[in-house]
Amino acid sequence: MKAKRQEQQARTPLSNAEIADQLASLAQMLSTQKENPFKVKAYRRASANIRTLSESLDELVCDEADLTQYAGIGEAIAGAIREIVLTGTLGKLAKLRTEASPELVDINAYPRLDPKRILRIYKKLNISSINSLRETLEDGEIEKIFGARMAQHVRQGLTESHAMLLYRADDLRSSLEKFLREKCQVRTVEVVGDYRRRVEIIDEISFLVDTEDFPALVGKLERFGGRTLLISSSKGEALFALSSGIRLLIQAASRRDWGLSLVTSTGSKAHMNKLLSVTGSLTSVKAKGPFPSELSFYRKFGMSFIEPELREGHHEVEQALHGALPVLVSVNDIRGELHAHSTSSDGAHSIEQMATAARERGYEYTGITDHSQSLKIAGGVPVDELWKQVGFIDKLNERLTGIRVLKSSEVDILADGSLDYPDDLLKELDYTVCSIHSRFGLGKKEQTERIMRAMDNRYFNILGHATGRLLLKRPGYEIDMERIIAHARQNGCFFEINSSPDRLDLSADNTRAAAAAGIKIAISTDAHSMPEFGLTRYGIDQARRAGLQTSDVLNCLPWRKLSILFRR
DNA sequence: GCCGTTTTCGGCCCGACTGTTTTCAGTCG
Repeated sequence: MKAKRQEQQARTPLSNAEIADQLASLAQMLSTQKENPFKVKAYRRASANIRTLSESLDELVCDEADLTQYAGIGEAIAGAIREIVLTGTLGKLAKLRTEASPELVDINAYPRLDPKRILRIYKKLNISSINSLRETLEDGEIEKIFGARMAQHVRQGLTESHAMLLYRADDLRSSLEKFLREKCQVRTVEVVGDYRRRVEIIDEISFLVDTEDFPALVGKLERFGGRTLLISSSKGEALFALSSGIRLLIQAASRRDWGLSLVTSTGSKAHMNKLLSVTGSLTSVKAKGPFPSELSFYRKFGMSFIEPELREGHHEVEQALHGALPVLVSVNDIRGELHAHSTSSDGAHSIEQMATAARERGYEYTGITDHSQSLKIAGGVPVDELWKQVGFIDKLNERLTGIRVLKSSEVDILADGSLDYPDDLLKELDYTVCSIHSRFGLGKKEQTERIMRAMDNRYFNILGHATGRLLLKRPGYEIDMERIIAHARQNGCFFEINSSPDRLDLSADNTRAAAAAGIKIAISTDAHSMPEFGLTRYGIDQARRAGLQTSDVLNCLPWRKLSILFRR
């Protein structure tokens, strides 16, 4: 072991990212063969898992540690990792590369690209290199010919830094904070930037630290996850490229001006411009210090405290000056759930189990919104079954105490704008969530009018995940949000913020627009199991970014009042 | 290739619909 240690010290240790890249490249190469797709998936999963480790795989290998302790790594992949660390290459990958076409080898430098799709583009556009691919992407040619989804795939595949969903950054934040506290001995650390504002996609995670020895801290961070690339550093600020693909910004701050530093490192650019136009330049602000807390800063300039989620440069600075900031909705204000699935369609738990879980969260009610008949893949509930479910829930409510189960459905909006159940059945439900799950490819005008027609049905209450987007995966279908908001307002329809962290749909901006039109919003989890009620936190984040107060939120109302709003 | 209250093999969700890149693979939850 000692020999290996010495050997390791003689060379530059591999970063977890470099190891993960090799595994991802192998997965990509295997995917072009007639290889078991689950094997491909296993390599991809292992690669992704490795990127989030704070320990150094290189060190672990040299210490002969058991790598199979980590999720997604078994004997075979542990062997591959050992080979990469000890020899610098992966034989299997090298062999596949020598056998592959030059185009494929070229593509293999970008393991996140799907070779099949890229080769299709090559053929159609008569190109054969990544450079040409990049050019056609930038020309907008790929989007024009293959659509927005393909363009997004190529763009993500060619980009070095992978953005990260907020909920995944939550885990990373904890492990980085732990590392900073325990390994770097910082006195204080606080997360700031986009993460603190709860932006749904994170490119850069940043922390404010109070430390005696900043250069030493930088040195230690360079060994986070084996080796972490230092992009730039200056006195009191360092920028790294993390293995997980996003950047890490560390800024040092003094106790004396900790509050001011929190303010400057949290606000968006637009927010800071507006703020400094009120306070004067940063230099002149500093002269008026000290500002040990954010509150001391806001007080000094006659402002009330601006919640981080609001610091986007809308109207929050003016509102803070006039004491007119909204009192933002919070998780504890939620009185019930309006979008949840059960085993009747594609959920993991029974109606009764979901009801119990809702009660344990302190809710007064939960809707059960299983999928409607057309959505076969998700076990859509046939008409006669939903009739039975209506009767079942009535009986269940007689039996249950402390929670009311609402009879509902996530009703598909069919291609022609009709709803997926007959009116005489919809009439029996307490309310409906109506969503699009098919024909995403319709044009903007058709899609908009499809939703508007659906809203003309008097049993339409809440529009589920309005745009159908999946963050970092799929752009939503195209709709004219302005027309839909106007139509919803006219017809007494509502929107939801779907809290599922890869949807967060409505976006904060659309939520803001809908609320400005006086439309109340449901903050819903779309839970498919009991623990998923906990996702409401992410919906609340977006609601707060949109400036929502409890009075803007449907499920902050008791059922008695809510039921009146649902009657049309 | 990984994993295990379905545990050492066999599953890893799945089934109908869509469409021109693709007549089968991609897509929807």
